[in-house]
Amino acid sequence: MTAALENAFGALALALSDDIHACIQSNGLVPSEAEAVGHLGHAPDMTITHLADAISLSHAATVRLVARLEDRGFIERSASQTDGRIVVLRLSENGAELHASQMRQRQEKLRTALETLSEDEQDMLAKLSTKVLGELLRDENHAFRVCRLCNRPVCENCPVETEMMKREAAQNWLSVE
Amino acid sequence: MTAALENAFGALALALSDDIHACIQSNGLVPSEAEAVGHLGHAPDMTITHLADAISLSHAATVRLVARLEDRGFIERSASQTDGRIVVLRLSENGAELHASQMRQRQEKLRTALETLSEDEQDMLAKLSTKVLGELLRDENHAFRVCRLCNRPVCENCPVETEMMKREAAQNWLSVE
DNA sequence: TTAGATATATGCATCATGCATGGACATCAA
DNA sequence: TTGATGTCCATGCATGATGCATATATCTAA
Repeated sequence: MTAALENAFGALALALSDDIHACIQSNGLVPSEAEAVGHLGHAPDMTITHLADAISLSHAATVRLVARLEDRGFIERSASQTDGRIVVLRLSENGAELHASQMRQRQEKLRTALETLSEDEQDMLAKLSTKVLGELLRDENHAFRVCRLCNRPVCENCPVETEMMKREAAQNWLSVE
Repeated sequence: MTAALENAFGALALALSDDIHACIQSNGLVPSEAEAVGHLGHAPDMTITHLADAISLSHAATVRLVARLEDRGFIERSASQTDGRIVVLRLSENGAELHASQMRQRQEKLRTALETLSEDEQDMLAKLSTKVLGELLRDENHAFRVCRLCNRPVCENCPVETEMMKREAAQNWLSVE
């Protein structure tokens, strides 16, 4: 039983991930570019170093990636007011539109996949997903990356956020002792 | 509620897919190479054209990919007995070992993620996953690709197989009319 | 036998990437 | 203030996976 569940669940995750990645790349962006847009949509004013960390790319590669996205008019670079070394990144208007489109397509894909379930089944799946997801998170950076393609504005009671707050609270308790 | 489920489930799929891909690339293989090994582990005697189709790569790129894997001793190429144009691909002993290792790591990753659920919850998740997965399959080729990283020998009552058989049966009924 | 289809292979250009390095700026200590 | 060290961004260079166009070998059907 267990092995069969593992395979089925793994296959499902793979299938969904394939479809989602296909969505977000449907605008002529390579995966790393699409993910950068995802991150910048959620966390504007990132630096190149932070972005490099978030998308698991070398700094140099991220510099070029940013240059490409800037050339295509999706992001804007500006100098930091407080630190002359830092370049602040932000989605342009076109970039924000692209990001919204990415999230819309992803949401639609997921909706289609999940609408075969009844209301009760959806509730159950939400509960189970939340539980598994919570256990899967390694640290704050990982949590941030896992949410990189989410549609955050509509994510009520985000399980990732909840889990991280729970841990932070536990951490605070520990440090008080 | 629905939107939150969509996000949580999408994030979970992404997190698992990330981890699984990290597993299968932990042997110095690029993603396409790792997937080729996965396919050949399940379906020996594929041709280059079939493999190219399975991993969504151009024929030319697949020729080079196969050459790389052959150089590294993971696959063997042999001429077809019946068709002089065809190159038959098969995992070498080392390749089979690599494939087994990939599946082991993936299985372990999934097991860890799912062991936080109770027995009942696992049964429920298996049922829901199967239902969603069945709806997600587009055609036979897609089904084949979705299973590309599965540990097939231990996949009892494979939901993908079941779904495709169901469809084939339906197809036969139609053609009889 | 010949024309067209199919399967593999190769020359060439492109492009994302990593490594090594350089340059600008910040921070801290003397 | 100055100098040392660390941080952040940028760039030259090489690598490697990929696609397109094309060549070669083989099969199939007329």
